[in-house]
Amino acid sequence: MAPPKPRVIYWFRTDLRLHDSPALKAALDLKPECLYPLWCWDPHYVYRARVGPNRWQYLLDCQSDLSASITKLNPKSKLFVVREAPQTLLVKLFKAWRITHLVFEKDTDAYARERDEDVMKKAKDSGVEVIVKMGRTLYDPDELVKANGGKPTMSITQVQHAAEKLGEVAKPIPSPESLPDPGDITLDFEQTQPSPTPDINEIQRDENDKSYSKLAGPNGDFSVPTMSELGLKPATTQHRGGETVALRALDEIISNTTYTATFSKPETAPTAFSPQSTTLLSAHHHFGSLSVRLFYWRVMDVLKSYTKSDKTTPPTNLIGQLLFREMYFGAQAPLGYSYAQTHGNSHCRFIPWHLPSEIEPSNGLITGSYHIDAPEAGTWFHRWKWGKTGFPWIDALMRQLRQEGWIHHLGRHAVACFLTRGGCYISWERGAEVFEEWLIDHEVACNVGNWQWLSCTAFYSQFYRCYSPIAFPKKTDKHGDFVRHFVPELKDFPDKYIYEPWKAPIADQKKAGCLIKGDGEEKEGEGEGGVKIYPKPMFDFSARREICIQAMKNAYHIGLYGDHPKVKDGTWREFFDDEAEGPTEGKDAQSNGVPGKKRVKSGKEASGDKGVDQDEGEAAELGGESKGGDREEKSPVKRKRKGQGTLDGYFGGKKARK
DNA sequence: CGACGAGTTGCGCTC
DNA sequence: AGAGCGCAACTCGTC
Repeated sequence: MAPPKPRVIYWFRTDLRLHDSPALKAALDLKPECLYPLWCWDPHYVYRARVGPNRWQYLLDCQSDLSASITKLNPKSKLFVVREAPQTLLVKLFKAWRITHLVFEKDTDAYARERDEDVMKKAKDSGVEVIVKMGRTLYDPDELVKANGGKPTMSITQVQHAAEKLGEVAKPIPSPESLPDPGDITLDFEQTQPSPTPDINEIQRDENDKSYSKLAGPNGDFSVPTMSELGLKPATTQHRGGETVALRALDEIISNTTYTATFSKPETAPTAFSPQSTTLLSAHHHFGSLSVRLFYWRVMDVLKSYTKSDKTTPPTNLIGQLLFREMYFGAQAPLGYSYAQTHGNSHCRFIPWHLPSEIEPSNGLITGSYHIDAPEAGTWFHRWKWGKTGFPWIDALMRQLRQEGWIHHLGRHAVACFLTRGGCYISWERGAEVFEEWLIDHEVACNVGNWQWLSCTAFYSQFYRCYSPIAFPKKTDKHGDFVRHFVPELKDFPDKYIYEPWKAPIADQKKAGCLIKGDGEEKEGEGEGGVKIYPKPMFDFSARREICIQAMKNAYHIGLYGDHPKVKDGTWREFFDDEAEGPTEGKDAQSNGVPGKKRVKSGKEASGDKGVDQDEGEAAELGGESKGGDREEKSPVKRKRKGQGTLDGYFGGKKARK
C-alpha cells in the first residue's frame, strides 16, 4: 500500500510571513494533500507575558495580513486561529484532522524551547512527524554558539568570528505561488480552558476577556481575534504591522541607496520623530513579517555597488544592526531562562540595584514582583515610567514609548542609563519589564541584552560614560522640537530652558504658560487660570551621576555575578553597606567617600566560569595601605591581576575558591 | 604572560 | 563651530 499523502499543519509563531520561510518551504516540499496554516492562541502570551495594546494590535495586523495573503493564494485557505494552548490543542488536531506532519520555525527563546519540546514529544507519541527549520535569524543561534566554543556570544567580535565559520547567510526563498487546500476543519472535541490567573495583562483590558470563549472564535470561522474580543483597550500607535506593510517599507529604504549604504547608527538623531532617523523595521523582524535574511541581502546588494570609502561597515551600519541581534540571540540560546534575569545568570554582573526582583525559591526565577527597598526609588521608578521625572528629554521619550510603542535606539539608551547606572540606580529588570509591556518591537533576547548593556551588567562596562538628560539631546535638537511635541506643556519655553525648565525665571514660566512645580502628581491645569504645570526635577542629576558611578565602581570591585552562591542565598549583603538606606547609599558612603563600600573581611569565592583561574598563584598583596589612603577592602571574586593604572592593582588575591 | 589599543552611540572644556 | 583632549577608568582582543 502506498504511504498516505501528507496532511500537514504549518504552525505559525514568530514567522508571520510567506516570503523567505525555510520551514514553509519544507512543508510545501512534502507535496501535501492538505496544508493547515495554524495559529494557536497561546495563554503564555495572553496571560503571562507583558503585552500592551500597541503590540497586540501589531500582532493582529500581522495575522490579518498573513491570512489575507494566504487566501489570495488559495481562496479555501486562511490563517486558522484556534483559541487554545498548543500543548493541549495540537494532539487533538492531529487526530481530528488526520495529520501526518507538523512543521514550524525553530524558536530558541527559553519558554518556546520548553513548549516545543513538549509538543514534539506529543507529536511523536501521536505518530506525527515534526519538521523544524531555522528562519528567525541570520544564523541558527545554537550553531552560532557552537562555533563560539559553546559559549554565549558576548561581543560583536565573537559573533563575527563565529559567523565566519558558518559561512554565508542563506539566500532568501521566494514566497510560494500557490498553497494546498486545507482539509476538513471540524473540531469534534472539547476546548481545554487555560487558567487566566495570574493574568499579568489584566491592566491592559477594559472589558471581559473573551480570548477563550470559543475554539474557532465568536463566529466559528477561525478568524483573527479583534481587540475587543481580547477585551483590550484600543491601541494608540500609528505604526502598523503585517508582511505587506513590511515589504513596502523595505523597498522604500532600499530605494534610498545613499541612506542604506551610509547608515551609521551613532550618527542618527534620537530626537527625529517625523520621520524618525532609523528604519523602524525592528517590529517586522520581531513578528517575522520581514525576514532578516531578505533585509540582509537587499542591503548587501546596495553595499556592493558602493566603493569602500563611500559606505559604512559593521558594527555601525545596517548589517551591523543585524549582527547585534544575532549576538543577543546567541547569548540567550545557551543561557535559557537565566539570561533574562540577574539571579542565577553566569554572565550578568550583580549590582545591588534598588527595586530588586522577587525570586521564586522553587525554581530561582524572577516572579515579576519586586522589593521596594527604598521608598524614594519606588517613587523615582513610577515617575520614570509615566514620564514625570521633571527631565523633559526623559519624559518626552517615555511618553513617546507609551503612546507609539517605539523610540529611537539612542533614546532607549538615554532612558535606560537614567533608570539604572546613570541616575536612579534601579534594577535594569524593572526597566526591561516596562519596555516589554510597551514596545511594539519587543524581542526578549534584544531587550534584555540591551538593558544589560546599558546598565553595564553584561556586554558593556564603561559605566563612567553617562548620558546627560540635558547635554545629549542638545546635540541633535537645539530647539527642543522633540520635547515640545511629546511634552506639550513645555511647548512655549525658550530654547535656553527647554531641557532644564526649572532654571527658567518665574516670569519666563508664566510667559510660557507653564509653571515648574510639584512632583508630577498634580492634575494638569491645576494652576490658577488654567496655567499648566510641569514637575520639578526629581533629583540633582549631577549629584546622582556621581553617586551612581562610585557605586558602580564599588560593585565592579566586589565582582559578583548572578550565579554566585552569595547572590543566590542573599549573603551578598555582607560585601555592601547599610541595608536600611539601601545597599548603595549607606551611612558609610559619607564616611569613606564610596557609596555602599564595605570593608570586606574575608571570603573569596569563584563565580562560575568567570575566569578567576587566571589569578592562580598571585599573592594577596592587598588589604593594607595603599595610595588610596584608607582603602582596605578585598574582593570576593578578583577580576584581574593588575589594571592599567586602575584600582584593580589593589585587589590582588589568591585564586577564588568555591 | 603582559602591554596596548579598541570599544556601534559621553561630557565638557579648550583651541 | 568643530576637532581634540582630559576626565578616571571598564573589558576584550590581539600581538
